[in-house]
Amino acid sequence: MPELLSRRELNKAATRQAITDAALTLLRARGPGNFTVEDIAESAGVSRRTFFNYFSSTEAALASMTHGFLDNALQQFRRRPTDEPILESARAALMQLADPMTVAPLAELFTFTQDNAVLSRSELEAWDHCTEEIITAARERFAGTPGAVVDELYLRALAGSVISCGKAAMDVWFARCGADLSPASLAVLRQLLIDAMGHLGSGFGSPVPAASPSATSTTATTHLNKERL
Amino acid sequence: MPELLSRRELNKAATRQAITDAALTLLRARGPGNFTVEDIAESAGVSRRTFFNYFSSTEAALASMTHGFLDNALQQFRRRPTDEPILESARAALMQLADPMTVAPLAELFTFTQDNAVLSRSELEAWDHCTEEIITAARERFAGTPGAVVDELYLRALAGSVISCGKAAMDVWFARCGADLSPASLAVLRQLLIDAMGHLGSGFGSPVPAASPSATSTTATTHLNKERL
DNA sequence: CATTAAATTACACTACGTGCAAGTTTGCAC
DNA sequence: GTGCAAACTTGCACGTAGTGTAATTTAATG
Repeated sequence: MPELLSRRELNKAATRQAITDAALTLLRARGPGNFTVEDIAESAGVSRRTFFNYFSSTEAALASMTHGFLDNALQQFRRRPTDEPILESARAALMQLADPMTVAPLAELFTFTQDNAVLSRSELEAWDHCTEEIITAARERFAGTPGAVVDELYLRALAGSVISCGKAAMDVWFARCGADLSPASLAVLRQLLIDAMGHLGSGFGSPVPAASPSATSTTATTHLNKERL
Repeated sequence: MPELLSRRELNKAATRQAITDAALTLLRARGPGNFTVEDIAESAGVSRRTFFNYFSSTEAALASMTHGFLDNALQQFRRRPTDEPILESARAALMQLADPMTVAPLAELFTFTQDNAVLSRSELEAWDHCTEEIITAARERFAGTPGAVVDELYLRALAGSVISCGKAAMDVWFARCGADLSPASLAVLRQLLIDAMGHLGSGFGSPVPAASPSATSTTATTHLNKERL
């Protein structure tokens, strides 16, 4: 009975999971900054030292969720057809994120990140890490078409902007809907992502998104105009 | 003889300066991570405790330079005419950064930031902080025209993208020219900033920038195509 | 079962960041 | 100047973060 994962790997995965679970539980119970690495380790049933064998800090443990979230987006991007306009690929990839299972952990993290400097710092790092990976993915994509010379500036400016738009959409969404994961709320997020990418695709010509076939766009945007962030 | 700054404020400014100077000197001498807060304090002639009265960490002390750099850009943005297209204002503001005095400290920091996780982390924070301030500035700008409703998504997506483009230009510039501050090198940076904003303004339609009146654009971009970052 | 490699653990040590209670300097009024 | 109050600096102590190391436990292999 040759299992796919050895017992070693299973144990490691379990330990890792136990640590992140414990961290999240403590975050929920006591709020950010009100618990130590030792608390997490004890709660996870491992030693303090073992914690550091898995994560370099409390924030890193929590940010692993954001990484999972963003890795998902990256995966979506990579499996888009190569001949598709790159902005459309990005849009499609971001769209997959407006999924209950996917955003749930991130939405909860947002609740605590809002008023905590240390946490938002590692969130920033996660988004930046994702940007670098998108740059790599996009570079490979363009390199695929033979003879084409890849413009690093174009790549980096594009990837950074796409991520910024995704981030902007999530920020506005969270300010608007909080951690609400209802279908209606997710529809808002989806529309925000579409609108943000629309702005990007049209060169931010006007605050009012260009007339699109979908009537929902204008409506959703109008609602959000009243928002204070 | 009523001085503009009281002795107290002068002393504080001097202490602050002494600390950042000491930090930079040590960074140059020993490289990132190879000196402690105590080293900086001693070198600046203050106590360890006083250091923490000014900065919350070594990185914060070094990042104060980046903050100065970005605050400069923000100032430039704010003093642009209100009726100017916002992307043009952003372009003009970024352009001011390609100035020897202004980029010098940042360029040097880049040298160390490249291969150091802790440093780049606080750099990220500085850029993010600047993004938030641009959002505020842009919001006030739009709120100036009465009756206009401000679209938070547009604001945040735009500000984030502009900053990303500025960052992309600086990254490529540094990869291309290192810490070179010669007129030729700065001209490259200026052109990169223009090109990046050009990509943004045209919705990233094509890796090759739209035909522009300036012939330099295409040339500079072509050179950079060979770049590996 | 024995051997080997990997993972966990305890321990020690340096450095970080902060609260607190001194001491010192500056500003201001008299 | 003298005195006083507020601001700034300093030393000390304390808890926590993160890392090196060596010993111990656990899993895989033959």
